[in-house]
Amino acid sequence: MARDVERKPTSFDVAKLAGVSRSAVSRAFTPGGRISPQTKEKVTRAASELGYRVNSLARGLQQDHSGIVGLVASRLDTPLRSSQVARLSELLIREGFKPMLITAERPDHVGTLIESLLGYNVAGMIFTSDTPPPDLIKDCARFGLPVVLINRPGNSGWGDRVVADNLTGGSMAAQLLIDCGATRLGCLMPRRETFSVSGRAQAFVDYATERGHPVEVLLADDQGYADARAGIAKADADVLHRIDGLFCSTDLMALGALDALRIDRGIKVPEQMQVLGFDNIEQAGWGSYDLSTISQDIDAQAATVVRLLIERMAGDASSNKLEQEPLTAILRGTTRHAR
Amino acid sequence: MARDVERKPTSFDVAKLAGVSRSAVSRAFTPGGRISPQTKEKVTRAASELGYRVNSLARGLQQDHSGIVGLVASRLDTPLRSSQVARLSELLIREGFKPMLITAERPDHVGTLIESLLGYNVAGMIFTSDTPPPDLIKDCARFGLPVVLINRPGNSGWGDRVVADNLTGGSMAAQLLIDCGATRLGCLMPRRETFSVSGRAQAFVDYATERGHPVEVLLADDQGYADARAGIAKADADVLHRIDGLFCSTDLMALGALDALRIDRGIKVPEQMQVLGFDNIEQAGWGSYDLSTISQDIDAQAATVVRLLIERMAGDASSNKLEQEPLTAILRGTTRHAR
DNA sequence: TTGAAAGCGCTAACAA
DNA sequence: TTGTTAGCGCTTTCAA
Repeated sequence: MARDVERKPTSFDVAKLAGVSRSAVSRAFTPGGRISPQTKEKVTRAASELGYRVNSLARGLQQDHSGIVGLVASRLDTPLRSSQVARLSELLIREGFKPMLITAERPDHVGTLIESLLGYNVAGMIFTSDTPPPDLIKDCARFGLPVVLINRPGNSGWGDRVVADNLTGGSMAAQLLIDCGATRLGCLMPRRETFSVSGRAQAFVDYATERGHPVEVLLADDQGYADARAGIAKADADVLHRIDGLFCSTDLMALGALDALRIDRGIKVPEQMQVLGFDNIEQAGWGSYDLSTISQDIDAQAATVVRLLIERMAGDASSNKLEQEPLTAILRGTTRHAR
Repeated sequence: MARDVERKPTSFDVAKLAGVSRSAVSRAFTPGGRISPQTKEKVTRAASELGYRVNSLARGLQQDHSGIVGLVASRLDTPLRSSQVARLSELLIREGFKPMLITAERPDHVGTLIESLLGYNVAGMIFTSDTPPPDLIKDCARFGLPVVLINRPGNSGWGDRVVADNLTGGSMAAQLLIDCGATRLGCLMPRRETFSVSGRAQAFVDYATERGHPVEVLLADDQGYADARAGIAKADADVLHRIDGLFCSTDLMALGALDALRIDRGIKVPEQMQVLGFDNIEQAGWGSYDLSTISQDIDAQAATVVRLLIERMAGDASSNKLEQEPLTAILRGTTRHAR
């Protein structure tokens, strides 16, 4: 096969073919550009004949943004994260932006990576998981670059935040288990603290304790299915048998806990122990789990994020915003609620 | 909060502060640039003092590519797809590229979307799910733009392909079920044909039929968990009871089928029916499913994709390549293999 | 509404 | 090794 490479046609080529100036070409491709229908028609025809496309790099160099939005996410292969990124990406694209994806597994490199986004004149940045390094945030602030943080703490000093209402969520979870007749509560959480996960777990513990239900805290090494399963599989038997209502700080952990309880420990759910998760990932609804959970509305979350971004790009200069997304309880088969 | 916006420092600013020329600045930021350690030091110091970063837009305008790689994927919130994208993104970034993510749910828009990538002088494109529109492929070919297709048919005329060895995979699946003692086979596949899914299902049917095991084909409305579950839940009882070994063309479908069999139809797996999936998504290994499956090595796949891309960018002008990725059988609890 | 000209920030070819 | 110069392809004043 021949791999002859043609030069990409430029606005100059189009202008020549259409018999107009390069400015005319530019205007033809600028929404709302002041150009007569006839010239626009000529340009469009010439352009499609040559296979011309506006060079977004050159355009972005000229204007102040390139239409690219940085999307920073770790653990993309996790159910919750992947649906967040999927929704965000769809919405961004629908609004005419192009998401540039930075998946950052090793925190050491992250800084440099994210920094490189600035070189693309991004229109804004979205952080779903990692907290941006302080230096970077400082730079974003310097250049007035819109930043939206999802489920992150608000100590960066710059950037709007969209967070699940973890305080309410944790309390909801506790009240729910109590309403379902659980009296001796447990809470499974990862050893390493994380804004949202620790927040809701703490709220759960506080709320339950206040209501006279002390909480046994169970720790897992990390937030994955396997971590949670191992955590429960190795948990002290006495502690486990003391609990009749277990809140897991994410669905993924709840699923691991469920399998550990049923398979590894022979504990019947919900008969001997009720289990409640958080997030409402797709797998929570699968038949073998049928997990009761507190649902985050990912669609709504994504919509809020993109709206904030657009408002900022439109020049909204008010101080950092905080949007709390509402939560809903989804009662399924791992709790003994009155149906 | 003050939202004063500074101008971004340019190489000019850095040059002035460092007392050198703009080319020196450029060279200082070009790997392998011919520059003395002293000047580089001066430049670096000045740059970090000003918070300078190379403008990739301008750089990309000058050189022939922007370092951006287009990554086209649909159904990103699906386990297999999300891990593919996660690995690809990681590898691309490690190689110094920036993935631009196009998630295309509605095929009508896709063309325009993907086209817009060309405007960013992308260094290459990766298609994980959708087949690129023919016009677009033609343009990629015209400009010599590297394209890699994952699990796509090879009828586009341009682009290297990385595919699971579906033919072998389907045969492996059939042989495996037969080896495990299944005699009356079934195959669950989506109604709508897809390159990989239909390919392996067809291979399964062909192989089994040749060996004297006719196959009952069961159809689901689509490839999701729910589609598969509904498909089995509504399947004809006679047909279902005639089958003792069921191959599902993806793990996601297999999990839906498993839940339907056990929960909706009261059929014991693997006692009454053995079940085998394909892909080895994370959930297949979860305790409640413990699904036997044929594994695609996603890491290896991603590595191959990126390698091909890099070879092409380095000027490899050989004709379209086809890389078959090997498959491994993972025997878990849904088959009655000799342990 | 149109075209000419300047310039976005950078790199690369050339000359010193 | 360094600086000078000429673009990369586009948008955007500014005049006409």
